[in-house]
Amino acid sequence: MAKISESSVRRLSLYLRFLEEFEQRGTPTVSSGELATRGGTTSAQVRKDLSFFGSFGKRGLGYDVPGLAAKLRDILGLKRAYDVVLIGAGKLGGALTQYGGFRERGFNITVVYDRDPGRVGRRWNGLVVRDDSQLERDLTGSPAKIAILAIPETGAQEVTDRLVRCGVQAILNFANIQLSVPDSITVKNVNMALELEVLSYALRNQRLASE
Amino acid sequence: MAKISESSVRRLSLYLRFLEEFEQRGTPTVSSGELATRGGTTSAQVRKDLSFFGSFGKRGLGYDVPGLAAKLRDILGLKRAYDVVLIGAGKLGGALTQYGGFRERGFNITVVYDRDPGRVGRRWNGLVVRDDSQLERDLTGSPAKIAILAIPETGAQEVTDRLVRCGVQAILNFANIQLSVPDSITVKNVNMALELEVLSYALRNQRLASE
DNA sequence: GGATGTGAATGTCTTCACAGCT
DNA sequence: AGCTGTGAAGACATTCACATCC
Repeated sequence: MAKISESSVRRLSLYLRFLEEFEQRGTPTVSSGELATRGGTTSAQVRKDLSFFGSFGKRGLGYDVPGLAAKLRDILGLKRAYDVVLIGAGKLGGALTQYGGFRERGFNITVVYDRDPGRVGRRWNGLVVRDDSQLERDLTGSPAKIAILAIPETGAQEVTDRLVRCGVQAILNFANIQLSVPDSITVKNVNMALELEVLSYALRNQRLASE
Repeated sequence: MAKISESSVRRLSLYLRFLEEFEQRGTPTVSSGELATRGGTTSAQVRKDLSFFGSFGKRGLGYDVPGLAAKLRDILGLKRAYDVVLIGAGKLGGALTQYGGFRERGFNITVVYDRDPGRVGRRWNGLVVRDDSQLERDLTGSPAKIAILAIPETGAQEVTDRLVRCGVQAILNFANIQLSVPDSITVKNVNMALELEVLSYALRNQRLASE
Protein backbone atom coordinates (compact mmCIF):
# COMPACT_ATOMS: atom_id res chain seq x y z
CA MET A 1 0.00 0.00 0.00
CA ALA A 2 1.18 3.53 -0.76
CA LYS A 3 2.46 5.48 2.21
CA ILE A 4 -0.06 8.00 3.45
CA SER A 5 1.12 11.16 5.13
CA GLU A 6 0.48 11.57 8.81
CA SER A 7 -1.42 14.80 8.25
CA SER A 8 -3.75 12.89 5.99
CA VAL A 9 -4.36 10.23 8.65
CA ARG A 10 -5.02 12.92 11.24
CA ARG A 11 -7.60 14.48 8.98
CA LEU A 12 -9.31 11.13 8.40
CA SER A 13 -9.59 10.82 12.14
CA LEU A 14 -11.22 14.25 12.26
CA TYR A 15 -13.64 13.41 9.45
CA LEU A 16 -14.69 10.33 11.39
CA ARG A 17 -15.54 12.47 14.36
CA PHE A 18 -17.72 14.72 12.22
CA LEU A 19 -19.37 11.73 10.58
CA GLU A 20 -20.28 10.39 13.99
CA GLU A 21 -22.01 13.66 14.78
CA PHE A 22 -23.97 13.39 11.53
CA GLU A 23 -24.70 9.75 12.33
CA GLN A 24 -26.25 10.65 15.67
CA ARG A 25 -28.30 13.38 14.09
CA GLY A 26 -29.49 10.90 11.48
CA THR A 27 -28.17 12.84 8.49
CA PRO A 28 -28.02 10.26 5.70
CA THR A 29 -25.42 11.80 3.37
CA VAL A 30 -22.68 14.38 3.53
CA SER A 31 -20.59 16.15 0.89
CA SER A 32 -16.84 16.63 0.88
CA GLY A 33 -17.50 20.35 1.24
CA GLU A 34 -19.41 19.88 4.49
CA LEU A 35 -16.66 17.76 6.00
CA ALA A 36 -14.15 20.31 4.78
CA THR A 37 -15.68 23.37 6.45
CA ARG A 38 -15.92 21.55 9.79
CA GLY A 39 -12.33 20.39 9.56
CA GLY A 40 -10.96 23.71 8.38
CA THR A 41 -9.76 22.34 5.07
CA THR A 42 -10.96 22.19 1.45
CA SER A 43 -13.31 19.81 -0.32
CA ALA A 44 -10.53 18.78 -2.69
CA GLN A 45 -8.39 17.85 0.29
CA VAL A 46 -11.14 15.70 1.74
CA ARG A 47 -11.68 13.89 -1.54
CA LYS A 48 -7.96 13.39 -2.03
CA ASP A 49 -7.54 12.03 1.50
CA LEU A 50 -10.30 9.52 0.89
CA SER A 51 -9.10 8.64 -2.60
CA PHE A 52 -5.93 7.05 -1.20
CA PHE A 53 -8.12 4.27 0.14
CA GLY A 54 -10.84 3.97 -2.50
CA SER A 55 -13.94 5.62 -3.91
CA PHE A 56 -16.61 5.80 -1.29
CA GLY A 57 -18.91 8.51 -2.62
CA LYS A 58 -21.64 8.86 -5.20
CA ARG A 59 -21.16 11.63 -7.74
CA GLY A 60 -23.78 14.27 -7.49
CA LEU A 61 -24.83 12.98 -4.08
CA GLY A 62 -21.98 12.83 -1.63
CA TYR A 63 -21.09 10.16 0.88
CA ASP A 64 -23.33 7.81 2.79
CA VAL A 65 -22.74 8.79 6.42
CA PRO A 66 -22.82 5.42 8.17
CA GLY A 67 -21.03 3.80 5.25
CA LEU A 68 -18.16 6.23 5.20
CA ALA A 69 -17.89 6.17 8.98
CA ALA A 70 -17.57 2.38 8.92
CA LYS A 71 -14.99 2.59 6.17
CA LEU A 72 -12.92 5.13 8.11
CA ARG A 73 -13.10 3.02 11.26
CA ASP A 74 -11.76 0.17 9.22
CA ILE A 75 -8.97 2.25 7.68
CA LEU A 76 -7.94 3.60 11.07
CA GLY A 77 -7.98 0.17 12.65
CA LEU A 78 -10.78 1.12 15.03
CA LYS A 79 -13.03 -1.86 14.40
CA ARG A 80 -11.40 -3.69 17.26
CA ALA A 81 -10.76 -2.60 20.83
CA TYR A 82 -7.25 -2.14 22.21
CA ASP A 83 -5.88 -2.90 25.63
CA VAL A 84 -3.66 -0.03 26.64
CA VAL A 85 -0.90 -0.16 29.25
CA LEU A 86 -0.47 3.01 31.27
CA ILE A 87 2.88 3.81 32.84
CA GLY A 88 2.63 6.37 35.60
CA ALA A 89 -0.14 6.71 38.17
CA GLY A 90 0.30 10.44 38.63
CA LYS A 91 -2.01 13.33 37.93
CA LEU A 92 -1.64 13.13 34.19
CA GLY A 93 -2.15 9.38 34.17
CA GLY A 94 -5.26 9.92 36.25
CA ALA A 95 -6.63 12.48 33.84
CA LEU A 96 -6.01 10.13 30.93
CA THR A 97 -7.64 7.20 32.70
CA GLN A 98 -10.71 9.24 33.42
CA TYR A 99 -10.84 10.74 29.97
CA GLY A 100 -13.89 9.35 28.19
CA GLY A 101 -12.55 9.93 24.70
CA PHE A 102 -10.30 6.88 24.90
CA ARG A 103 -12.92 4.35 25.95
CA GLU A 104 -15.37 5.75 23.45
CA ARG A 105 -13.00 4.81 20.68
CA GLY A 106 -12.07 1.41 21.99
CA PHE A 107 -8.87 2.24 23.85
CA ASN A 108 -9.14 0.63 27.27
CA ILE A 109 -6.55 1.32 29.90
CA THR A 110 -6.50 -2.07 31.56
CA VAL A 111 -3.43 -1.83 33.75
CA VAL A 112 -1.29 0.86 35.32
CA TYR A 113 2.29 0.71 36.59
CA ASP A 114 4.26 2.97 38.87
CA ARG A 115 7.54 2.67 40.75
CA ASP A 116 6.61 4.88 43.68
CA PRO A 117 6.06 2.58 46.69
CA GLY A 118 3.50 5.07 47.97
CA ARG A 119 1.35 4.37 44.95
CA VAL A 120 1.93 0.70 44.25
CA GLY A 121 -0.85 -1.55 45.52
CA ARG A 122 -3.36 1.26 45.92
CA ARG A 123 -6.73 1.32 44.25
CA TRP A 124 -6.71 4.08 41.70
CA ASN A 125 -9.40 5.02 39.21
CA GLY A 126 -10.86 1.55 39.27
CA LEU A 127 -7.49 -0.17 38.86
CA VAL A 128 -4.86 -1.40 41.26
CA VAL A 129 -1.48 0.22 40.68
CA ARG A 130 1.04 -2.47 39.89
CA ASP A 131 4.73 -2.38 40.62
CA ASP A 132 6.85 -1.36 37.70
CA SER A 133 9.03 -4.42 38.23
CA GLN A 134 6.07 -6.68 37.41
CA LEU A 135 5.94 -5.34 33.88
CA GLU A 136 7.82 -8.18 32.21
CA ARG A 137 5.95 -10.89 34.10
CA ASP A 138 2.56 -9.37 33.25
CA LEU A 139 3.11 -8.30 29.70
CA THR A 140 5.04 -11.14 28.14
CA GLY A 141 2.46 -12.93 26.06
CA SER A 142 -0.20 -10.31 26.73
CA PRO A 143 -2.02 -8.92 23.73
CA ALA A 144 -1.40 -5.30 24.74
CA LYS A 145 0.29 -3.50 21.88
CA ILE A 146 -0.15 0.13 22.94
CA ALA A 147 1.40 1.88 25.92
CA ILE A 148 1.00 5.39 27.27
CA LEU A 149 3.97 6.94 29.04
CA ALA A 150 2.82 9.46 31.62
CA ILE A 151 6.01 9.75 33.63
CA PRO A 152 8.88 12.26 33.95
CA GLU A 153 11.88 12.14 31.59
CA THR A 154 13.91 10.15 34.09
CA GLY A 155 13.43 6.50 33.44
CA ALA A 156 11.30 7.00 30.35
CA GLN A 157 13.86 5.51 27.99
CA GLU A 158 14.49 2.56 30.27
CA VAL A 159 10.79 1.73 30.56
CA THR A 160 10.45 2.14 26.81
CA ASP A 161 13.16 -0.42 26.16
CA ARG A 162 11.42 -2.85 28.48
CA LEU A 163 8.02 -2.24 26.90
CA VAL A 164 9.46 -2.88 23.46
CA ARG A 165 11.00 -6.13 24.70
CA CYS A 166 7.56 -7.13 25.97
CA GLY A 167 6.05 -6.73 22.51
CA VAL A 168 4.55 -3.26 22.74
CA GLN A 169 4.46 -1.79 19.24
CA ALA A 170 3.06 1.71 19.69
CA ILE A 171 3.77 4.30 22.36
CA LEU A 172 2.04 7.55 23.19
CA ASN A 173 4.73 9.50 25.00
CA PHE A 174 4.01 12.39 27.34
CA ALA A 175 7.53 12.44 28.77
CA ASN A 176 9.56 15.38 27.62
CA ILE A 177 12.23 13.33 25.92
CA GLN A 178 12.96 12.03 22.44
CA LEU A 179 12.64 8.26 22.82
CA SER A 180 14.83 6.02 20.74
CA VAL A 181 13.13 2.86 19.53
CA PRO A 182 13.58 0.31 16.72
CA ASP A 183 12.12 1.35 13.37
CA SER A 184 9.27 -1.11 13.68
CA ILE A 185 7.88 0.69 16.75
CA THR A 186 5.65 3.75 16.35
CA VAL A 187 5.99 6.60 18.82
CA LYS A 188 3.80 9.68 19.06
CA ASN A 189 4.97 12.48 21.31
CA VAL A 190 2.62 14.83 23.07
CA ASN A 191 4.68 17.70 24.35
CA MET A 192 2.47 20.27 25.97
CA ALA A 193 5.18 22.81 26.73
CA LEU A 194 6.18 22.68 23.08
CA GLU A 195 2.63 23.49 22.01
CA LEU A 196 2.69 26.55 24.24
CA GLU A 197 5.98 27.57 22.66
CA VAL A 198 4.40 27.46 19.23
CA LEU A 199 1.74 29.80 20.60
CA SER A 200 4.42 32.00 22.10
CA TYR A 201 6.10 32.23 18.70
CA ALA A 202 2.80 33.25 17.13
CA LEU A 203 2.24 35.91 19.78
CA ARG A 204 5.69 37.34 19.30
CA ASN A 205 5.11 37.57 15.56
CA GLN A 206 1.90 39.46 16.19
CA ARG A 207 3.71 41.88 18.45
CA LEU A 208 6.45 42.45 15.90
CA ALA A 209 3.98 42.87 13.06
CA SER A 210 2.07 45.54 14.97
CA GLU A 211 5.12 47.70 15.58
CA MET B 1 9.28 38.50 7.80
CA ALA B 2 8.95 35.36 5.69
CA LYS B 3 6.44 32.84 6.93
CA ILE B 4 8.09 29.92 8.67
CA SER B 5 6.43 26.54 8.64
CA GLU B 6 5.03 25.21 11.87
CA SER B 7 7.17 22.09 11.64
CA SER B 8 10.20 24.34 11.54
CA VAL B 9 9.07 26.23 14.65
CA ARG B 10 8.45 22.96 16.46
CA ARG B 11 11.96 21.82 15.65
CA LEU B 12 13.44 25.08 16.90
CA SER B 13 11.64 24.46 20.15
CA LEU B 14 13.21 21.02 20.30
CA TYR B 15 16.68 22.34 19.54
CA LEU B 16 16.29 24.78 22.40
CA ARG B 17 15.57 21.92 24.75
CA PHE B 18 18.73 20.14 23.67
CA LEU B 19 20.76 23.33 23.94
CA GLU B 20 19.60 23.72 27.51
CA GLU B 21 20.89 20.26 28.29
CA PHE B 22 24.24 21.19 26.78
CA GLU B 23 24.15 24.46 28.69
CA GLN B 24 23.71 22.67 32.00
CA ARG B 25 26.51 20.30 31.20
CA GLY B 26 28.72 23.25 30.33
CA THR B 27 29.35 22.18 26.73
CA PRO B 28 30.54 25.38 25.01
CA THR B 29 29.72 24.61 21.36
CA VAL B 30 27.56 22.25 19.40
CA SER B 31 27.35 21.31 15.72
CA SER B 32 24.24 21.09 13.58
CA GLY B 33 24.89 17.35 13.34
CA GLU B 34 24.72 16.90 17.11
CA LEU B 35 21.43 18.76 17.34
CA ALA B 36 20.17 16.74 14.39
CA THR B 37 20.80 13.30 15.85
CA ARG B 38 19.05 14.24 19.11
CA GLY B 39 16.10 15.65 17.25
CA GLY B 40 15.83 12.81 14.78
CA THR B 41 16.50 15.00 11.78
CA THR B 42 19.43 15.94 9.53
CA SER B 43 22.18 18.52 9.94
CA ALA B 44 21.05 20.27 6.77
CA GLN B 45 17.57 20.59 8.23
CA VAL B 46 18.94 22.13 11.41
CA ARG B 47 21.00 24.67 9.47
CA LYS B 48 18.09 25.50 7.19
CA ASP B 49 15.74 25.99 10.14
CA LEU B 50 18.19 28.39 11.75
CA SER B 51 19.00 30.17 8.49
CA PHE B 52 15.45 31.57 8.29
CA PHE B 53 16.36 33.78 11.22
CA GLY B 54 20.02 34.54 10.64
CA SER B 55 23.53 33.09 10.77
CA PHE B 56 24.38 32.10 14.28
CA GLY B 57 27.23 29.65 13.81
CA LYS B 58 30.93 29.76 13.09
CA ARG B 59 32.14 27.73 10.13
CA GLY B 60 34.39 24.94 11.15
CA LEU B 61 33.32 25.31 14.77
CA GLY B 62 29.60 25.03 15.21
CA TYR B 63 27.29 27.07 17.40
CA ASP B 64 27.97 28.74 20.72
CA VAL B 65 25.59 26.94 23.08
CA PRO B 66 24.45 29.79 25.36
CA GLY B 67 24.42 32.18 22.41
CA LEU B 68 22.22 30.03 20.24
CA ALA B 69 19.95 29.18 23.17
CA ALA B 70 19.42 32.87 23.85
CA LYS B 71 18.75 33.52 20.19
CA LEU B 72 16.17 30.73 20.04
CA ARG B 73 14.46 31.98 23.18
CA ASP B 74 14.22 35.34 21.50
CA ILE B 75 12.85 33.88 18.26
CA LEU B 76 10.27 31.82 20.13
CA GLY B 77 9.22 34.75 22.27
CA LEU B 78 10.38 33.08 25.46
CA LYS B 79 12.39 35.95 26.87
CA ARG B 80 9.36 37.15 28.77
CA ALA B 81 7.01 35.26 31.07
CA TYR B 82 3.37 34.71 30.23
CA ASP B 83 0.33 34.72 32.45
CA VAL B 84 -1.87 31.84 31.42
CA VAL B 85 -5.59 31.53 32.09
CA LEU B 86 -6.80 28.01 32.75
CA ILE B 87 -10.40 27.09 32.04
CA GLY B 88 -11.47 23.92 33.81
CA ALA B 89 -10.48 22.77 37.28
CA GLY B 90 -10.83 19.07 36.53
CA LYS B 91 -8.28 16.28 36.49
CA LEU B 92 -6.64 17.42 33.29
CA GLY B 93 -6.46 21.02 34.46
CA GLY B 94 -4.90 19.78 37.67
CA ALA B 95 -2.28 17.79 35.83
CA LEU B 96 -1.43 20.81 33.69
CA THR B 97 -1.20 23.11 36.71
CA GLN B 98 1.16 20.73 38.43
CA TYR B 99 3.22 20.11 35.33
CA GLY B 100 6.62 21.69 35.84
CA GLY B 101 7.39 22.06 32.15
CA PHE B 102 5.17 25.11 31.85
CA ARG B 103 6.62 27.14 34.70
CA GLU B 104 10.13 26.21 33.65
CA ARG B 105 9.53 27.96 30.37
CA GLY B 106 7.81 31.01 31.76
CA PHE B 107 4.19 29.97 31.37
CA ASN B 108 2.49 30.69 34.67
CA ILE B 109 -1.05 29.54 35.27
CA THR B 110 -2.23 32.43 37.41
CA VAL B 111 -5.95 31.88 37.50
CA VAL B 112 -8.41 29.05 36.99
CA TYR B 113 -12.11 29.14 36.17
CA ASP B 114 -14.82 26.54 36.42
CA ARG B 115 -18.61 26.59 36.28
CA ASP B 116 -19.22 23.67 38.61
CA PRO B 117 -20.52 25.15 41.90
CA GLY B 118 -18.88 22.25 43.71
CA ARG B 119 -15.51 23.51 42.56
CA VAL B 120 -15.89 27.28 42.58
CA GLY B 121 -14.36 28.95 45.62
CA ARG B 122 -12.27 25.94 46.61
CA ARG B 123 -8.51 26.06 47.03
CA TRP B 124 -6.98 24.00 44.27
CA ASN B 125 -3.30 23.52 43.45
CA GLY B 126 -2.37 26.75 45.12
CA LEU B 127 -5.11 28.74 43.40
CA VAL B 128 -8.69 29.55 44.26
CA VAL B 129 -11.14 28.36 41.61
CA ARG B 130 -13.04 31.33 40.28
CA ASP B 131 -16.54 31.32 38.89
CA ASP B 132 -16.70 31.19 35.15
CA SER B 133 -19.05 34.17 35.15
CA GLN B 134 -16.27 36.35 36.60
CA LEU B 135 -14.20 35.90 33.48
CA GLU B 136 -15.09 39.19 31.80
CA ARG B 137 -14.72 41.21 34.97
CA ASP B 138 -11.29 39.72 35.72
CA LEU B 139 -9.80 39.57 32.28
CA THR B 140 -10.81 42.83 30.66
CA GLY B 141 -7.65 44.89 30.76
CA SER B 142 -5.59 42.02 32.11
CA PRO B 143 -2.34 41.27 30.32
CA ALA B 144 -3.14 37.56 29.93
CA LYS B 145 -2.93 36.62 26.28
CA ILE B 146 -2.85 32.82 26.50
CA ALA B 147 -5.63 30.52 27.68
CA ILE B 148 -5.75 26.77 28.13
CA LEU B 149 -9.08 25.05 27.63
CA ALA B 150 -9.29 21.90 29.72
CA ILE B 151 -13.04 21.34 29.60
CA PRO B 152 -15.45 19.05 27.72
CA GLU B 153 -16.74 19.95 24.25
CA THR B 154 -19.92 21.41 25.68
CA GLY B 155 -19.44 25.06 26.30
CA ALA B 156 -15.96 25.19 24.79
CA GLN B 157 -16.97 27.37 21.86
CA GLU B 158 -18.92 29.72 24.10
CA VAL B 159 -16.01 30.19 26.50
CA THR B 160 -13.70 30.67 23.54
CA ASP B 161 -15.83 33.51 22.19
CA ARG B 162 -15.77 35.18 25.57
CA LEU B 163 -12.01 34.73 25.96
CA VAL B 164 -11.46 36.29 22.55
CA ARG B 165 -13.63 39.23 23.50
CA CYS B 166 -11.49 39.66 26.62
CA GLY B 167 -8.34 40.00 24.51
CA VAL B 168 -6.96 36.48 24.66
CA GLN B 169 -4.91 35.89 21.52
CA ALA B 170 -3.73 32.31 21.78
CA ILE B 171 -5.55 29.21 22.95
CA LEU B 172 -4.30 25.74 23.76
CA ASN B 173 -7.39 23.60 23.33
CA PHE B 174 -7.82 20.18 24.92
CA ALA B 175 -11.54 20.04 24.20
CA ASN B 176 -12.45 17.61 21.48
CA ILE B 177 -13.95 20.21 19.16
CA GLN B 178 -12.79 22.36 16.28
CA LEU B 179 -13.00 25.89 17.67
CA SER B 180 -13.90 28.70 15.33
CA VAL B 181 -12.04 31.94 16.02
CA PRO B 182 -11.12 35.11 14.12
CA ASP B 183 -8.03 34.83 11.91
CA SER B 184 -5.97 36.93 14.28
CA ILE B 185 -6.29 34.34 17.06
CA THR B 186 -3.99 31.33 17.19
CA VAL B 187 -5.37 27.99 18.33
CA LYS B 188 -3.43 24.79 18.94
CA ASN B 189 -5.40 21.62 19.49
CA VAL B 190 -4.20 18.77 21.61
CA ASN B 191 -6.41 15.82 20.88
CA MET B 192 -5.24 12.79 22.74
CA ALA B 193 -7.74 10.35 21.30
CA LEU B 194 -6.66 11.42 17.84
CA GLU B 195 -3.04 10.63 18.67
CA LEU B 196 -4.06 7.14 19.70
CA GLU B 197 -5.93 6.77 16.44
CA VAL B 198 -2.78 7.60 14.51
CA LEU B 199 -1.12 4.80 16.47
CA SER B 200 -4.02 2.52 15.72
CA TYR B 201 -3.62 3.23 12.03
CA ALA B 202 0.08 2.38 12.25
CA LEU B 203 -0.68 -0.87 14.07
CA ARG B 204 -3.24 -1.88 11.47
CA ASN B 205 -0.75 -1.25 8.71
CA GLN B 206 1.76 -3.48 10.47
CA ARG B 207 -0.83 -6.22 10.75
CA LEU B 208 -1.74 -5.95 7.08
CA ALA B 209 1.89 -5.87 6.00
CA SER B 210 2.66 -9.06 7.90
CA GLU B 211 -0.11 -11.03 6.22
C1' DG C 1 40.18 20.13 8.26
C1' DG C 2 35.80 20.91 9.73
C1' DA C 3 31.40 22.86 9.94
C1' DT C 4 28.38 26.61 8.36
C1' DG C 5 25.12 28.85 5.08
C1' DT C 6 22.60 28.51 0.95
C1' DG C 7 21.14 28.11 -4.03
C1' DA C 8 19.58 24.30 -6.70
C1' DA C 9 17.43 19.81 -7.04
C1' DT C 10 14.43 16.77 -5.35
C1' DG C 11 10.51 15.12 -2.95
C1' DT C 12 6.01 15.71 -0.75
C1' DC C 13 1.60 17.83 -0.01
C1' DT C 14 -2.11 20.75 -1.49
C1' DT C 15 -4.91 23.00 -4.81
C1' DC C 16 -6.87 23.37 -9.37
C1' DA C 17 -9.85 22.15 -12.79
C1' DC C 18 -12.49 19.19 -15.25
C1' DA C 19 -14.16 14.70 -17.08
C1' DG C 20 -17.47 11.47 -15.61
C1' DC C 21 -21.31 9.61 -12.81
C1' DT C 22 -26.01 9.96 -10.67
C1' DA D 1 -27.31 20.34 -11.96
C1' DG D 2 -24.46 18.61 -8.40
C1' DC D 3 -20.66 16.42 -6.47
C1' DT D 4 -17.09 12.91 -6.83
C1' DG D 5 -12.52 11.20 -8.30
C1' DT D 6 -8.16 12.31 -10.15
C1' DG D 7 -4.35 13.69 -13.25
C1' DA D 8 -1.72 17.92 -13.66
C1' DA D 9 -0.02 22.18 -11.75
C1' DG D 10 1.50 24.67 -8.14
C1' DA D 11 3.19 25.49 -3.49
C1' DC D 12 5.85 24.03 0.10
C1' DA D 13 9.42 21.37 2.64
C1' DT D 14 13.51 18.63 2.71
C1' DT D 15 17.85 17.12 1.05
C1' DC D 16 22.01 17.73 -1.67
C1' DA D 17 26.24 19.57 -2.55
C1' DC D 18 29.54 22.91 -2.45
C1' DA D 19 31.59 27.52 -1.97
C1' DT D 20 32.88 29.95 2.10
C1' DC D 21 34.88 30.93 6.20
C1' DC D 22 37.13 29.80 10.94
